[in-house]
Amino acid sequence: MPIATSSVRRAVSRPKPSSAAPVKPGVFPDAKHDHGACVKSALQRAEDICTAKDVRLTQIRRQVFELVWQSHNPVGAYDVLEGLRDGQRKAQPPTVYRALDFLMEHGLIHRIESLNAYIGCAVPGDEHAGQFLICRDCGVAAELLDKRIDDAIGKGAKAAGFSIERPTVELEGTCAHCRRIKRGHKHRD
Amino acid sequence: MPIATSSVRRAVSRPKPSSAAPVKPGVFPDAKHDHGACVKSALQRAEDICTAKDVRLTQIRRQVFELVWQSHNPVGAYDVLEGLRDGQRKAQPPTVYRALDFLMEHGLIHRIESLNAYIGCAVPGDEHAGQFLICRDCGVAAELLDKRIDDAIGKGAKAAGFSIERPTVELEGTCAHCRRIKRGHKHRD
DNA sequence: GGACAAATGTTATATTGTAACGTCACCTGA
DNA sequence: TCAGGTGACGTTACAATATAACATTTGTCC
Ligand SMILES: [Zn+2]
Ligand SMILES: [Zn+2]
Ligand SMILES: [Zn+2]
Ligand SMILES: [Zn+2]
Repeated sequence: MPIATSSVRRAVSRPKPSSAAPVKPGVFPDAKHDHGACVKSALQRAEDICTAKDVRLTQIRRQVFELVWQSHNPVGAYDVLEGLRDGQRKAQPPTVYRALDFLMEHGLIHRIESLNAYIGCAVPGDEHAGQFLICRDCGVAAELLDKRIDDAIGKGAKAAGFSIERPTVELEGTCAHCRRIKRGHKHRD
Repeated sequence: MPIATSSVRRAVSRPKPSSAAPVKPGVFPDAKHDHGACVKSALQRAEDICTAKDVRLTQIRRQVFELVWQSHNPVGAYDVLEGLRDGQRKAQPPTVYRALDFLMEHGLIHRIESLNAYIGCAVPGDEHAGQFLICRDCGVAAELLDKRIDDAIGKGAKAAGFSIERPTVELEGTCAHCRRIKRGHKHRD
């Protein structure tokens, strides 16, 4: 069999060196974006960050990281556990929770409190607590870094004499894509 | 035998202003405020609202409501369950969760996602999702209704084409009172 | 290699939340 | 008056999420 895959142009070659930023904050990922590129880029950044901080992205931690990044939907700890078990290991809950704790501690993933679930950080390496837009139809979550929101929250807290240390902003609703679909069903496009 | 035992239903009257408002949104309750007044006023408003909406604030629901209002700290469902059991009953989890669901559905309490806990609403009777300031030292939570925050969040979501249906804003940190105490310990007042 | 700490394994259990079905009281309409 | 429906609650069992405690392995430094 010829190696040539006829109509595929350059598709077999590497999808551009990691510099491409496939996931941007504040943007809902397109339904058919190159998610492999998301994962690859996220992994590269995670490795860089761990190297810079001189902490170890071990095999398990990397696997958990990849499982969290398996989609743009927040994923539960026990789903991650399932994923780990699909491999050779027979992991237990503490294994997963320890890896998740490590990844959160170093800003590589976030926890979505309203879902008891975890999602890859779109902007790792910088101390922040994003705001999350979570679509109740497709389940996708997009991370915002909106200065206006941070400012407004900061002012509100200050007025009450309150000092914020860990903000949680999770906005459940519907993304533009899912609303288009629903409208389509109602009046035929 | 009387057929109608003074039905609670069908009593459509307007929610009375019920005056005294011991808990205000945006304010951390003082350490030694008259909390009995908080509870009394909250209960009165709850009753007015249920009457106006023609739904029943049954014995159990009222008890759960009072247990949630036992302090200004969010309280877990199983703590409420304990409280119910201290009485005569031997309640089970579904009893508590049903009551909590009812109270949330009618805007009388809120759920704090980041704590898996529940707290009385400071401004019931009007559709809203407050913002919560939660002190990690004393555990007290204060509800804000900050229009600037709502606006900023609305704009951020709109820019992403996202339609918010259920916002969650929970700000963990330290209240002014607890910070004063801590400063006092450091440099002797 | 020996000492030490970090990472992981392992077992058991805690905490939070639901499904499913039964009972009972009350209302409604024939 | 009573059949049938509905809403609230009781009861049992279980699902889903998370952690405590201790044993063992792995990596690192000297
Ligand atoms: Zn992607
Ligand atoms: Zn982030
Ligand atoms: Zn009070
Ligand atoms: Zn409220």
